[in-house]
Amino acid sequence: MATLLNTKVFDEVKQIFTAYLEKKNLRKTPERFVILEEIYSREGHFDVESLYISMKNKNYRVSRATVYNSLDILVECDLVSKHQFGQNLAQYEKSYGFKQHDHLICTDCHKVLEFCDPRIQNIQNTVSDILNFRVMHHSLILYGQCTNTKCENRPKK
Amino acid sequence: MATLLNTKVFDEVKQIFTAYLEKKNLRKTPERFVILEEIYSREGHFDVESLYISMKNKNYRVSRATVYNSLDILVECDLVSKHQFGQNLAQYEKSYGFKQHDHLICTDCHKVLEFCDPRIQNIQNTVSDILNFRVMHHSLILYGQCTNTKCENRPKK
DNA sequence: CTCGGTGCAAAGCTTTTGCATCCGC
DNA sequence: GCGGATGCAAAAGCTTTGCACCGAG
Repeated sequence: MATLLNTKVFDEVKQIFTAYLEKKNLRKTPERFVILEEIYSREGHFDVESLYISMKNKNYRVSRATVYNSLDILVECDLVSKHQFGQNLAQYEKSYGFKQHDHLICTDCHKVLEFCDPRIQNIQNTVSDILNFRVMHHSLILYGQCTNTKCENRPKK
Repeated sequence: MATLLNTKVFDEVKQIFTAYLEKKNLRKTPERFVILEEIYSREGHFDVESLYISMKNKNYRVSRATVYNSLDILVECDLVSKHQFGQNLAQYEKSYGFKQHDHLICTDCHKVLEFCDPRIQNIQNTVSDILNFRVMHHSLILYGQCTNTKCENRPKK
């Protein structure tokens, strides 16, 4: 069931990517599709290095440069989203077929949670109107502390 | 008038900083106060390098390491806020006595505008309640395109 | 007098770039 | 075959670290 859904999602994603590459006159190289596949088989956030390493472990012959290049394109066509969660390490995430969401980061244990709130859309609309902007997307990150038992390492430092 | 206000703000800021340093048993070094002063005499966003350079130009003897160190402390005690606007270059901004605001970035000309919307507070409250989090602060960035004449360099790349 | 803080330079890490080679079109 | 894309390694850019010295408490 989950596998079926994922396959369906992935087929759609491949089509979208193919169409985008054609529209932009970019080449449909095998590397680009392998990277797309690897990303959509992952759960949650990841950084460039871990993506690169896991492809190396599967004996794909890719370079970091190509991973960066492909990620840029995938972000451009909205199949992947890029986040800057504080530290200087970009985090990525597949974004097609998954509910849009924002992030909540625990400043103690650095865990990242997700949440959805439709009211952000209202804010975007208001700002678009008042400031004469065409808002395409947003990044909302809430920083705080877990108040439940999940967060063990509270007073670490 | 503006000068008076700034002096008043700066006096308060110095007191807060002093109290924080004492509370945390950190030393009240001249470097830390000079850096605080330089930050509060600036308008808008800045990065570490430009802060460092302008202090060098004033013939202060500071090192980048000290600038980074002091900024960390100032962020901790909420006198300065740190932003990661996409690129891997942290941007800072004084934050005491100025209205809290969020940012709007033009993806074409990379201009950064500011806006306020009280509804973000509601979202923070809801998330705090539902997810059992104590939200301390947030970062909301809207990405889009100017639709007015201000943005000249639209189809640059 | 102690030991936290500083300046300086080197090291670390992520990302970008240069170049020869490869291969999609 | 042309020119974009790749792999590799070197370079670049921001930030952190190591160490000897300085100076706040």
